[in-house]
Amino acid sequence: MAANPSENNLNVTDGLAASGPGSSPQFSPLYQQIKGLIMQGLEQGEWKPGEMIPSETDLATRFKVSQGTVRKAIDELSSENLLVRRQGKGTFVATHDEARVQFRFLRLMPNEGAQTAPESKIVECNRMRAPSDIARLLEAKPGDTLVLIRRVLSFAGKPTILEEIWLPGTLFKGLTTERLNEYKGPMYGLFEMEFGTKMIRADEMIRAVSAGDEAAQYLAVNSNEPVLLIERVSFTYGERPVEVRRGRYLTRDFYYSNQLS
Amino acid sequence: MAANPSENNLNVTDGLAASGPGSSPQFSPLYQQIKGLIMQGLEQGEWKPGEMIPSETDLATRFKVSQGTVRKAIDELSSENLLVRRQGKGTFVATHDEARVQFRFLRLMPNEGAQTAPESKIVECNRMRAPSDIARLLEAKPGDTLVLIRRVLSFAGKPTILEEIWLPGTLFKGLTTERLNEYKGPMYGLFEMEFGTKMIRADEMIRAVSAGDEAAQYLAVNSNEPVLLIERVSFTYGERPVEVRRGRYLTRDFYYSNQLS
DNA sequence: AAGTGGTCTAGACCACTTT
DNA sequence: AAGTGGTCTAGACCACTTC
Repeated sequence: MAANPSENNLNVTDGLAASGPGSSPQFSPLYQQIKGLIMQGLEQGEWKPGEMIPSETDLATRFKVSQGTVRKAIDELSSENLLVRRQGKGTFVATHDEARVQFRFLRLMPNEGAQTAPESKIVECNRMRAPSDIARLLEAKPGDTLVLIRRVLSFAGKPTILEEIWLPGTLFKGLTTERLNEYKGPMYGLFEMEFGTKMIRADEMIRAVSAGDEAAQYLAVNSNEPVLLIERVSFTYGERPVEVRRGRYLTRDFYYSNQLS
Repeated sequence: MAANPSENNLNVTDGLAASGPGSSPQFSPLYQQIKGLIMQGLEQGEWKPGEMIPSETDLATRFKVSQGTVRKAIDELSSENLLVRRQGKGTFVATHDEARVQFRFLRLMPNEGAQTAPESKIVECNRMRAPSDIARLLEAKPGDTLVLIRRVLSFAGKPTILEEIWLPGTLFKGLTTERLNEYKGPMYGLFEMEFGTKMIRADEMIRAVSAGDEAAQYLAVNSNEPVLLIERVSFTYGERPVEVRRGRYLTRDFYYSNQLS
């Protein structure tokens, strides 16, 4: 009844709570606002990757809306892969340390058989000034400090991908070759565990090009071998870009798998 | 009250209607069954692409469930792009003759500027016996009759894609070069309008290869030019494959765009 | 037994479109 | 004004997990 008990940092404003369904033109639907508040909690680290968020009924009383409204908010976040529901257990913050997720962000499949986890060999990990093209993609200033990682991914011992990864230097202080080599599992898992940066979406531009001299060396092919050139920009909450990747993929024994629907 | 008035062909069975929520272990949730019944109506052509399906309240009374249950069924079909909701108007069967849809199935973007509609030039349209690899993908017998279409797609006058398309001969009787040339818009629009075959999903395998002599000629490049090789299998209702496409894409001025989430 | 998400209902009201 | 989908509520019961 009283305004804003403020026993938590996710209180609904009076204007929001008091407004009935669709009362004022400038207000979005209640469940969208609830969704925004939950997303804010995720972004601010109130609930960390892998942790359980409060139950639907808890959130409903906290936000002073019905359980059905919270449910619809969680439904959308869940369909956007930010949350994962588990019947009987609770709702959890999505994490990159699950086989299901890795499959979504590494879509190279062998011509025959099932996908296996690649080995990653770090070739380089250095700090440098941002080249202007990368800076633009990361919405950074040219000259800002970036981390540049270069690595080779091998499947069953066969080097298949050479990729360069640029990260904002401010977010990834203390990232070294050793840290990268110690961590087993996908790099995005390391990013969210150790650096609190959660990748939630990415755009890719895919082209066919010749390998070129350098990739040819690392991948042990001729420099005119056709390879997939995949440029990826990854985003965290709020559509903020946090990573640029440029990879060259051999596709004699593998293919990039995509589903259209 | 009485059983099965059968004034329509989408009646709920007694077993289904009589069973309360989650009554029997072998029964799936009510809304899933409703979804199945609606899908059946779509598949059997009760409502054709572009047409409006009955309102939620109509369907609710027809199936003897609450409006909310119908709503949840339609929600899922809508998120699978089989139906399109339009507030105030109704719910419509999705069609391939919409810009939004075409974008989903032709993901080539220019390096600069916005996507434009390509011109399609049919190079060949013939009936032939199914090669064994294509037959396998189409779940047909090797030796069955297929339609083979070969065409070049050009953007702003520049030939960019050479593709081969195989279709089951039985479904596409009377498909000729003239018909293909007459029809403006995406080929999938023609398929659903004239041949009653609605494509709803596709799997793609993407590789980088050399153009080869033939593609080099049609696309006016050297035969060792790297191109994207995109092999696509398209499916209609019930996961039945209805098309195999194999395209070679030039990617000097374009890229294949993909979103990971 | 208690707590969680999952399903289903019935009714109210809103926003948009067409008549 | 009438019809459509969109939102919100309150309550019931089910299925799954844990204690």
